[in-house]
Amino acid sequence: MQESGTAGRGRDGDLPAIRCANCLLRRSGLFRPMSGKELGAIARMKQRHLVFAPGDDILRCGDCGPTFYTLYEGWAVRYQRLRSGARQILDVLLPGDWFGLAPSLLGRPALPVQAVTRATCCMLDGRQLGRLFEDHPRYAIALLATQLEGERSAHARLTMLGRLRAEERVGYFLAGTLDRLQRRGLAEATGGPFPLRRADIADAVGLSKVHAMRALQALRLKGLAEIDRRELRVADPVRLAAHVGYEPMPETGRAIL
Amino acid sequence: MQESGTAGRGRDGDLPAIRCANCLLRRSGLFRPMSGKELGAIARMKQRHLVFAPGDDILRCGDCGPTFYTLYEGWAVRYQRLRSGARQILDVLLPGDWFGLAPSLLGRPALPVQAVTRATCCMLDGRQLGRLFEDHPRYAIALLATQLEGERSAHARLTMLGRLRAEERVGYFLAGTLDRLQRRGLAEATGGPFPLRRADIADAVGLSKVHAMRALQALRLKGLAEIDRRELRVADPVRLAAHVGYEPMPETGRAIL
DNA sequence: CGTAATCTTGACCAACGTCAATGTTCGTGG
DNA sequence: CCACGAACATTGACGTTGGTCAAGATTACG
Repeated sequence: MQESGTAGRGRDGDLPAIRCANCLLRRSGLFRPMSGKELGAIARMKQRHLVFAPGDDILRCGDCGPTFYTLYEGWAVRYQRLRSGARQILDVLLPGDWFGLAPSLLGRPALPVQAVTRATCCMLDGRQLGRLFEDHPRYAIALLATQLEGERSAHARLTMLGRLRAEERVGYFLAGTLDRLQRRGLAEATGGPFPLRRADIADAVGLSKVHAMRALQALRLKGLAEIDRRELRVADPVRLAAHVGYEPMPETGRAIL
Repeated sequence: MQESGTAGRGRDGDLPAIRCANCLLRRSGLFRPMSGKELGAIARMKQRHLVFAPGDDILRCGDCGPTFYTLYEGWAVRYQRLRSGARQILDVLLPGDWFGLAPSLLGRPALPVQAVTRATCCMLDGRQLGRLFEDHPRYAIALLATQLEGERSAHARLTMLGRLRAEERVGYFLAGTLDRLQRRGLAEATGGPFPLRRADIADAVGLSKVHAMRALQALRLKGLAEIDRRELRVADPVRLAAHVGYEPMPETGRAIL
């Protein structure tokens, strides 16, 4: 298998087995419905289906090819690394999230993305985006709306980092992530799989690992949230939300790519 | 002058004097060029031109009318307030920035926006957005690209809040803001007008007012940056950028609305 | 079963927030 | 033009939060 330049790490998955026509994400009903024509256009953009092991780079810092991605299975994180070596996790990507559009649309390097669990994703041809939007303006609007929703939640995280203390930050992050998991059918209201490490949590909420631990323990002692062996448990989500000031954002059917 | 519900605070400006056709922003050449037809469509969307005094709410928390705005003159801040009363400034809005799209596109309340200086802005009819994008898909793509750029800089601010210390945060914020001012022809490389108060800076970088002051003083003592009577001066922007780890993002012609 | 990664905890130190007092700027009315 | 008051800026002292270092326990994995 020959890699073409910067993009395309990850082994090829069983492409024939995962066609857009029977994409489980699309058929789940959790995302914006797609017309037949739209589906056809997307199917023509799909180039490969890639498989990544935990810890693999899905997108490397500076990757700038004319492709972008949709996460199909597994968890990933988008992050940024500083000169000092410190890392800030910008968001947790779940199945259905797309990323790496900046190179295609802006000719600008994308931020790195790393697989947390085993993950697979669709690799799509960014050069066809212009055509897609011209043929399906509704799709463009839906993507813009989804992107706007993304901005809103980035703003919520900004507020969390700027104005909450350690315990609230961690609780907020857990509550928000659990909410997203639940909405995508990946968790119950009171808990679900949680493959992030302590260091990942710390890098997401802007704390040192040790202090994030202390916050986590405080939440555990209060019976608000607990992570044990890659499982998150939140006995009373409402109480947790109240404790840390989390309020769920109504989410419309995300546009999927 | 009768206000219609939630939107439309601010007095009406001289509407006849500021038509889209001779909009100074558009004609400055600093933004994405617009075709005649696009311009016509925008002109038809423009409902009013509003004037705000310093401190006025341009958009109130929860406003949800089918209108959105383009800042035409002056500075504004978009922010979020917590239960505790604390405020986080999410971004500084400069002439040419648009905001308040969420209600129109998502039917979701927008985040509040407040004028910092005297400010004027265009009030546009969000119900015509669908039509605009269908007639001008290129425009939709450009907006999506601009929005993507906005996400990128939100991510940069996220990293700043999560992983930099006080002095770096303030320096980063000043460097980034000066850069934006300069790109819009509102400042020189070594300084320009800076109407934000100390408390605003603190709320933007996630520090207490007192501690933000200390950071500011540290920068001043090192000869890196100084704010005096609403004027920012940065003797050596390159040195400041190096000191705080700021790197300017290449910006393509922003789409304007 | 052994090794490496991760988790957990304690002790200590630096960064940041709070309180409070004083100086300065800015707008207003005389 | 000056006087006045209110908002804003500045600084010091001190308490709290969070970071760093380091050691030991637990888990994951070959």
